[in-house]
Amino acid sequence: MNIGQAATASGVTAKMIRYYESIGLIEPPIRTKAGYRVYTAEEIHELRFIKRARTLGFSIEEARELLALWRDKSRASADVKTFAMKHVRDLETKIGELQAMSRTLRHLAQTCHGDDRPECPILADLALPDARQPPYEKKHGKAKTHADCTCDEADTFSSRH
Amino acid sequence: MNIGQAATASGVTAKMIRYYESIGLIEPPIRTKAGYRVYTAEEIHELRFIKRARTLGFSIEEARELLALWRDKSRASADVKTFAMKHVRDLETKIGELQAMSRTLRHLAQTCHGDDRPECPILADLALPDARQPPYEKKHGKAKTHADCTCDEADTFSSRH
DNA sequence: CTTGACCTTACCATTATGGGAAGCTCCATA
DNA sequence: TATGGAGCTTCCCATAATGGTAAGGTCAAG
Repeated sequence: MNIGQAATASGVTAKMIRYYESIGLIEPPIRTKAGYRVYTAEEIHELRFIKRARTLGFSIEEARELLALWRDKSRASADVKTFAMKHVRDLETKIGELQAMSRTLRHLAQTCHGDDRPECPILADLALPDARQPPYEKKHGKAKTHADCTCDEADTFSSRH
Repeated sequence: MNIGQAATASGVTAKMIRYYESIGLIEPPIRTKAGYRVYTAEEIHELRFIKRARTLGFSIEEARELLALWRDKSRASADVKTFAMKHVRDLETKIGELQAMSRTLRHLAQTCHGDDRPECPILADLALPDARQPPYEKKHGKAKTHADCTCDEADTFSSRH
């Protein structure tokens, strides 16, 4: 199988197959005298494995570890499970973050008239002097006092539902 | 305010402030004779606006558009709302994708014994010959017949957990 | 004056992927 | 057989947003 066929058979583009080879995620396949890469069924299988891992949100490095576990016929399923659950937690953390963003924006949008007047709580929130934003730690109090922002009011619309 | 102070005051790193300037997201501030950037309260405010937009998941380009709307005192709040809701939809699409991944993995992990035996439905699934994966369309059926994958067994561990 | 914190620019790295150019190969068909 | 086009090769560039580092200038305090 040429790289093009391998690509359609695995769902990984030819570009990516070459890339995976270049970073050592897969072994360099044999070549024809002309230099064409030739893939075995085994290798296609491996590519499909990688594709599936990527589809499930594993990074390439994580896919590398999964491949290693897959190849190691004596791995303990516990190791795989632990690895998978770690990833699930990562995914859920990310989901939580996105949901927080979505929720906040939805709230703001809800209070926005959405007509042709310029007043807009969404922009107003974005322009808020601060509050609810990650606490920016001041390092060693060097900051000239003239620096304090004269902003005051703050969380006019603050997102805590 | 020097860039360092601007950074702590806005929550945007000095590195990023310079970057935003380089891509024209913010205007170049005035400089001291020594070449140090000096920021006004106005500019800090703008940086905070950007920071907040980024925190809500807007891309830099989106932040640019939001800034434009913010500066345009005659914008219609409807425009802002539309923009925000579009972003909410994007966020929710992403959330849905992540949830699908998480769900799938959770299921697999559930059926995995997680002991020291090697049998693992998670790896078995990753190694599945295909199914439920995005249908890879074959382009113009050029594929040499010798190309058909002789893969058969494939799922040595398939889900018969 | 020295020292240390801070500033400047410039360059490199990251993650995963796509795009394109220049040039060779393979094969079917005219 | 010659040709054309699809497909292969390598190499380089770009993306998004950020971090890191190096080499060197500056500012303020001791």
